[in-house]
Amino acid sequence: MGVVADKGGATGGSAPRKRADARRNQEALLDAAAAAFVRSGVDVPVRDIAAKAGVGVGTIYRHFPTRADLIVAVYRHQIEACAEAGPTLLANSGTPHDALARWMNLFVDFLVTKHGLAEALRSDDAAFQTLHAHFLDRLVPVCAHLLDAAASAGEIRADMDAYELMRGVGNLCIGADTDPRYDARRMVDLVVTGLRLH
Amino acid sequence: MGVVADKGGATGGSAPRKRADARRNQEALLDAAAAAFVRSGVDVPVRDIAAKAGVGVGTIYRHFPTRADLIVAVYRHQIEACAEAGPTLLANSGTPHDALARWMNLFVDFLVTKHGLAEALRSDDAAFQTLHAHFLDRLVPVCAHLLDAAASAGEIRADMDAYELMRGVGNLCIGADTDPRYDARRMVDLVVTGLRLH
DNA sequence: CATGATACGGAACATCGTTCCGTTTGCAAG
DNA sequence: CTTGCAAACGGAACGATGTTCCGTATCATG
Repeated sequence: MGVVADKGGATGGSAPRKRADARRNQEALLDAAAAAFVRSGVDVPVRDIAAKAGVGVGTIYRHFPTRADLIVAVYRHQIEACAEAGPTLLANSGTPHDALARWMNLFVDFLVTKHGLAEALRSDDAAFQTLHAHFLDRLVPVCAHLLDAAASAGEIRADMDAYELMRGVGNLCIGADTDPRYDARRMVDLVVTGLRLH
Repeated sequence: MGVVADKGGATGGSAPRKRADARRNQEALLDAAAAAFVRSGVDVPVRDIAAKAGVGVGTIYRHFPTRADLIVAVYRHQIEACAEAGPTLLANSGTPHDALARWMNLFVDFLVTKHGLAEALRSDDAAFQTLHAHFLDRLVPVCAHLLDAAASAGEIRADMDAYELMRGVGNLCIGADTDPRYDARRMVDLVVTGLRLH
């Protein structure tokens, strides 16, 4: 017999289940934010999101204390997908270096299709520490794994730090969606090529 | 006999010489801005600069209609020095590729020692178009020259666009002064290495 | 249904860029 | 030196945006 309406949930009782209207508003906010991000980038004014979701600005801050929390919530699924693609590519590619190059392409595509996300990622604004941290926690280990595999295969130098590489690639993606003369993919390819041993 | 107080100057008479207080204030503003940029980065509030220079905010906007104009004025000398270093390095280095690598180091050092300058450079804010344009006008040709020399020597691939390279390197410098785990020079080296023919 | 906790909304505050205009000041002609 | 005026000044005022706060409305429970 399943517990039909357990107040605490199954994971330890520390979350006393929110009120129905609270969940509804959170849902509406995520939808509105996702739409607004596509339309106007992740820097879209808080008021716009609130209006689109039909709530007050206070409600946004209650559910998502910082803008970063909102961004993380909106893109969590896609970040997850990118992380999971790492091992898959490693198994299905000809060489580890090839897998690394493909995975970088995925990562770059994710970043450049979200206006301003790369900027926000590297902002030194304290409010974005959460966003930065989440990206790193989830993706740096995947990148490190790919680097290790390629290094073990003798394809690339062994002294490349995964964090530094991710950070650099993230930087290369900044503004890539607004300048037709600039292609972040080419620059990232250059970096990945530069890793090779000669 | 020299013209002691020529109103128009020697360059065609189009500049009717400013008033003394105007020149004094412009000087004070440049000094105050330079100091403020070092202390708080190029995003320092306009009011702070005005206060430090002992003038009103209106005076800043009269002398420098956009923030970019002020930044350009403050850093003009250093930009010029960087541009002139290109041919010098080419003449004094072992190989053109070596000259390119050294020049990139100069450029990176210039950018990372100015907090936030790299960000400002690539901002899509219309007010920074001037800054962007000045950098490009002055430095892209130098970079192109170095690339040509290295390509002609058969050291690097010939299809690298100077603008795209500068843009990418500029991006790599963003935030390099605030993160001890990230070294823009290493990433730029990787890019320059990636240019080599194998 | 009564009641207390929870969540809501938006006014209010703070910060910053930018504009505008009444006032001051340098400069040169008389 | 005096005077007139164009140039320059300063800072109040405005608009946009992030953030906080609290009186009010709503939900869930006994």
